[in-house]
Amino acid sequence: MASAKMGSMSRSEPLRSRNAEQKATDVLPPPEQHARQYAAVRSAHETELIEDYVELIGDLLEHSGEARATDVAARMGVSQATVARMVRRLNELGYVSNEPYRSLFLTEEGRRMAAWSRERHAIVLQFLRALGVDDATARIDAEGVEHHVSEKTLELMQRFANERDRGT
Amino acid sequence: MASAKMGSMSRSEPLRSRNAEQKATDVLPPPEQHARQYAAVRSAHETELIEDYVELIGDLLEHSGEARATDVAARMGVSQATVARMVRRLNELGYVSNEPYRSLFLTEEGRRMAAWSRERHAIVLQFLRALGVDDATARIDAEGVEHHVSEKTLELMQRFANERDRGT
DNA sequence: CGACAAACTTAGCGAGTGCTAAAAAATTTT
DNA sequence: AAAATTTTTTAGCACTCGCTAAGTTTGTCG
Ligand SMILES: [Mn+2]
Ligand SMILES: [Mn+2]
Ligand SMILES: [Mn+2]
Ligand SMILES: [Mn+2]
Repeated sequence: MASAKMGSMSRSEPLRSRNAEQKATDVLPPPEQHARQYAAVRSAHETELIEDYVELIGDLLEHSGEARATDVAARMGVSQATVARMVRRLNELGYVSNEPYRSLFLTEEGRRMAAWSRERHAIVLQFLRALGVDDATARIDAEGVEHHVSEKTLELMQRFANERDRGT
Repeated sequence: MASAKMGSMSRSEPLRSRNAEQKATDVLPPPEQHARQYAAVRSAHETELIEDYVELIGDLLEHSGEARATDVAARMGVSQATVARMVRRLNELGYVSNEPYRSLFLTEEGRRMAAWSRERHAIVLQFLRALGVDDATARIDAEGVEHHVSEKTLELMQRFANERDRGT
């Protein structure tokens, strides 16, 4: 194979066939495409924290039957004040339903987001472990990586993890 | 192989050997460890933008010989005012050296960061392509993922990409 | 019941990152 | 060299997400 779509090279191939380093940054993408890359990252960062809060609240509800702000704060590693403000925002966004001074619940929409985040998180984690990463490191990396992985990539990660688990 | 370092399991293995779903979230990590995961993500986010700016400036210097604020703005997809403020900050942090109204240069420290970021970025990108992700998607995912990948994971990604490139 | 502790809320500060609008400097064109 | 254009900087606004400090509410326990 050695070269998917030729056309730009009429005859004198540089001989060092292609990969062998390839630099990946031998040439910069056109400015607009480049900008779209960064825009995607900025966009992911807008929802990242929200997803983690919703996912965590869902996990707490599921595992301990109740999601209290203190526990969220402890697990997020932030102050209760920070959690309080975030909870208000999640409520306004329609993910959390709660009464003052009472513990937290997810709306239908919140439950949907929690389920999806949890699934995505699990796939990334299993993938990293299948790759050979130790558990503690995999958990840390997964927490950050999960928000930046497209569905296409996720699909491939899942396939890889599954194949690695049985024989192939 | 099936189990690298045993020792924690003296005899009564849970029989449903292990993987087979495993849920990954069957049980939550202890609060302090959980908090450390999120802390790592927050920490990564602090340097993320800085790394991308420095990497981009380095790339521009290398590819077009000059790094102008306009080009940085165009490629980042951000206003020139945003770039100007960020450049001042990068200067204060010791990554960029520049004169008013002149184009941008990297300090020794900045060059180190650019080189390392570029390398890490390239490995993640090559890895995603090796996994089977199409180029455009791989570029987008890599831009976000690169900042959340530990050295251990990076090492494994590189190995995977290399193996996939030749035979195995 | 009353007191004390724990949990939650609110107010206000600081840093970071986006924006627009307007001014200043540099560059290019005429 | 003057004018026009482009580039850079500055000022000021908005929003997010940390924090501490101070107040409210709730829950527990003697
Ligand atoms: Mn998560
Ligand atoms: Mn991120
Ligand atoms: Mn990068
Ligand atoms: Mn990046």
